[in-house]
Amino acid sequence: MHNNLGAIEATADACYNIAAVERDTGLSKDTLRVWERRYGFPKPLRDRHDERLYSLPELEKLRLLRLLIDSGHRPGKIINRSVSELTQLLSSRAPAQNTPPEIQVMIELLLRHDVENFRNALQQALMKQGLLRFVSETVTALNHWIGEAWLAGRVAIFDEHLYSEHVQNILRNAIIAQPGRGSAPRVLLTSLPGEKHRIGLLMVEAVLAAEGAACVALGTETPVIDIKNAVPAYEVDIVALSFSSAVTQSAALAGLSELRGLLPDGTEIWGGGGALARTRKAPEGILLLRSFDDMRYALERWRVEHARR
Amino acid sequence: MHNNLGAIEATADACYNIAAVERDTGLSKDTLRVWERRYGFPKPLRDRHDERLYSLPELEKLRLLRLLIDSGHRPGKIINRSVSELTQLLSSRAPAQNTPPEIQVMIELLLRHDVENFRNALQQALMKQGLLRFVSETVTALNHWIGEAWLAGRVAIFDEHLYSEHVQNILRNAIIAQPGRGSAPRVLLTSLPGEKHRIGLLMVEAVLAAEGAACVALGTETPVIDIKNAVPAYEVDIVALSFSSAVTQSAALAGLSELRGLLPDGTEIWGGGGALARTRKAPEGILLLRSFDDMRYALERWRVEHARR
DNA sequence: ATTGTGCATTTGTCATGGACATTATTGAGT
DNA sequence: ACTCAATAATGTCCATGACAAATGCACAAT
Repeated sequence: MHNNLGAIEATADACYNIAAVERDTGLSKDTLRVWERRYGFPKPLRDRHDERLYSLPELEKLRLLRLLIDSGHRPGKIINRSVSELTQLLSSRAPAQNTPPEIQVMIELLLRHDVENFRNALQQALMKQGLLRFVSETVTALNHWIGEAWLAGRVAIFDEHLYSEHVQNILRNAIIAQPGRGSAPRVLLTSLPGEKHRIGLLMVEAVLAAEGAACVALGTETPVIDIKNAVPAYEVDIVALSFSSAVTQSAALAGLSELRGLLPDGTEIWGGGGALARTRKAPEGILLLRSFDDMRYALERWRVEHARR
Repeated sequence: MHNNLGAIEATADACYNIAAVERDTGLSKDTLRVWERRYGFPKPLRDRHDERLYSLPELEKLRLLRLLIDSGHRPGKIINRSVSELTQLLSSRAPAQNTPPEIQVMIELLLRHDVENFRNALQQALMKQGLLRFVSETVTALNHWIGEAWLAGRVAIFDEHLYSEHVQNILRNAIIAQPGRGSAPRVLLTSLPGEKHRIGLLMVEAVLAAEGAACVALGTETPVIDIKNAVPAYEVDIVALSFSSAVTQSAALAGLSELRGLLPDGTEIWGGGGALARTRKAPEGILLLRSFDDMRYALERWRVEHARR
């Protein structure tokens, strides 16, 4: 489909079509074409129908560029540098700041691909700290470090995937193990389309479960309309949305406002996560949560307000 | 961003731009534009810069069309029918075949949005049947039913999301609870970009864990190159990929072949899932698994072949 | 009755180049 | 130092044409 299996080519590795490159780099087709037009890179070969065929080195350089752009560089400044220069740029980023030793140990294990002991270390931290502290300290710190290291190219994608899977396992396990069914308020938890990070969501669920709220977790990427429909179906009091730093602040705020317009006034909307960390003023009718403590206060407030009846 | 908050419009609901519609319907921008050109639907309003503004009814009809096309209808035949006709088409699909009573009970609970009891029913089934039978019977049947019902529009997206989350919780919990660390072979588990369904992957992981294999689970959507890099890093013997029916058979086979070309001969590649169910002949060097029993045999075979050393 | 083959039609993806929205950067004015 | 406007950069959208890939159909062969 997107490569010429069996066809003998002058350059055997020029075999990625534009759709494959979009998938593997996260750069849209439009962006790929406009870069070629403006900056002259990438300059893929063409097949007999004039369709682009990217080579493996091009694809790798594009992935490097993507990383650098995500960490703040501008395309025009770096797109025509050599791969070795780009690699150097990546590694010259500021190293991680002071990380507590327990975190350091876990990171070591992850980088050594020592799956079993990494899992054990997580589990032990959870046991030692309890769910609330585990989430608000250990997982938060790990997330932060992994995000940094990913931008700096120190961890591979698959390391990050593995990390995510294991933290999910631990958190989901801990959530199930919470005593009691959870009572008021009922909170619907999800993210909007485009936001794929599940860990933030699970962290919120863990804290809410620990505080005895009833969670309805819908996973990631629920379209706004479906959230609207889910609210009456599950009779929830609060909709909580998570936005990682992968989304822009404006996109997050627009999504929140759109949802606010669709939900009844009695339903609260809470938003939190990296994308909203620097937001000063919340849109009308939205509660911004900048920390897990914020969330616990908000929960407390809700319960006080709805106690008398 | 994608809606005109505050701006007063003749039709207040014409506020979705093409990117928002792409996200919420899964239809590509190219497809949306070409439908408009060829069939005259959708016919969005334009903003002052001639950019498309889709209305809510259009968006809803597009989602309906998407459902029908996924279940086998052709765009040209149905695109100009009315919403009520389309709804009728959906509901006139073949009803679910004979479902065992326990499954029926769970479905009832899910449709009634009775989160707690649904969870309990799953947990009880797991206890009663053990992990292997729970996966190969109950979860398989539920998946099948939910997939059907989703196509037929009998369950909402949020129901499906909730289902997925709960089954994930149960399976991940069960996997962690497996005794022992797992020994040879080491199996890397993931899916290719575009394949977002996690449950199939977790089912495989559960079965492998129950059989005592060591799993390295990377979650969904790992680019092929990253799989290639992960194989030596985690020293895996086998790469197992899952393809749900949401992917086309040809895309699945192309992905498998591409991966085969990148991995050393000593590393086995296993593929399974709905997309490959009807595939007769596996590509060279790929092992197709059509059932969980197939997988257990394959595991057995691998262990026999690698026993002497 | 089922399976295979070739042809016609349908449908989605890709290409081009221009326009402009959005986001960052720069520079001037409190 | 901070805010705000002007400027530059970057990405998204548009129209239209072309064609690859998927599907359906008619007919032959098992």
